[in-house]
Amino acid sequence: MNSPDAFNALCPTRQILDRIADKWTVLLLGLLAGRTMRFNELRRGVDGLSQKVLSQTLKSLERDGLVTRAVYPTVPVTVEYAITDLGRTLAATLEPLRLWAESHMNVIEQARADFDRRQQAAA
Amino acid sequence: MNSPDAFNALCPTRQILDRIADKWTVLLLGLLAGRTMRFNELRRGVDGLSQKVLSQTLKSLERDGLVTRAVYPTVPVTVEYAITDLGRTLAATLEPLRLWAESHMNVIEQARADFDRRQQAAA
DNA sequence: CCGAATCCTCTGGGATACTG
DNA sequence: CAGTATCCCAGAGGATTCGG
Repeated sequence: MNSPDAFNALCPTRQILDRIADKWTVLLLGLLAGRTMRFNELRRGVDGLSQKVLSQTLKSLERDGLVTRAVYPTVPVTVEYAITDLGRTLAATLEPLRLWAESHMNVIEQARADFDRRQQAAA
Repeated sequence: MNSPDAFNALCPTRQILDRIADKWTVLLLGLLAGRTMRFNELRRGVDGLSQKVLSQTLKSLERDGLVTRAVYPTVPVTVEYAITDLGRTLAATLEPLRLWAESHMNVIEQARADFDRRQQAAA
């Protein structure tokens, strides 16, 4: 068996990287790392995430063994999503990413402003 | 000033997260963290990355202050991309993500097979 | 060699409506 | 409440061509 290599387009790792390097995955696993949550709870927790995409993303996460889906036959039905042990290891890897974005927001915006000004000056 | 919050769609952090949580960013910064590289060198280094998308991604990375672009007036022209100090901090954050994908490839594929088999059984 | 520009395709994802 | 189904469109991105 050849070693996993994300730089190779044909390696399954590439596909996995594409899935997990996704803003919705980062945010959803960030929430679920805290506690088990219901569908609409997650929807409200992640602003701008449509119901369709939430549904798709959760199904992918469940398929990959990162979250579990539990249905309780109440009326109306209750569905709870919980993070798995595997998902928790990924969440731990993704959290620094969100924190980096939040802590470097100002630096990035400054860099963008500088870049745009230089472009403007060149034109 | 209100605190950065990636869960809020209107926060600039959201946009930044969207840009950095990207497979091409992960792979390109992973390469550039090792050494300065030229355009076609990067193109060859990341399999499946088209010239157009590479060009776009590099421009974004440069605008965000994560890489620098140096042009040398040789014939033909030489263009070198180097990671910045800021980019290096991000690369350090992204590397675990690529490693996670590579080291959990088998577990994920197993989970997917199990899931698909359960779906099949239910149908 | 390093791109910019053009064209064209395809699909991610929004809006809406309907079920169990 | 928690989805699935349908329609629809903007925009991502591949292929190709051209320029510095």
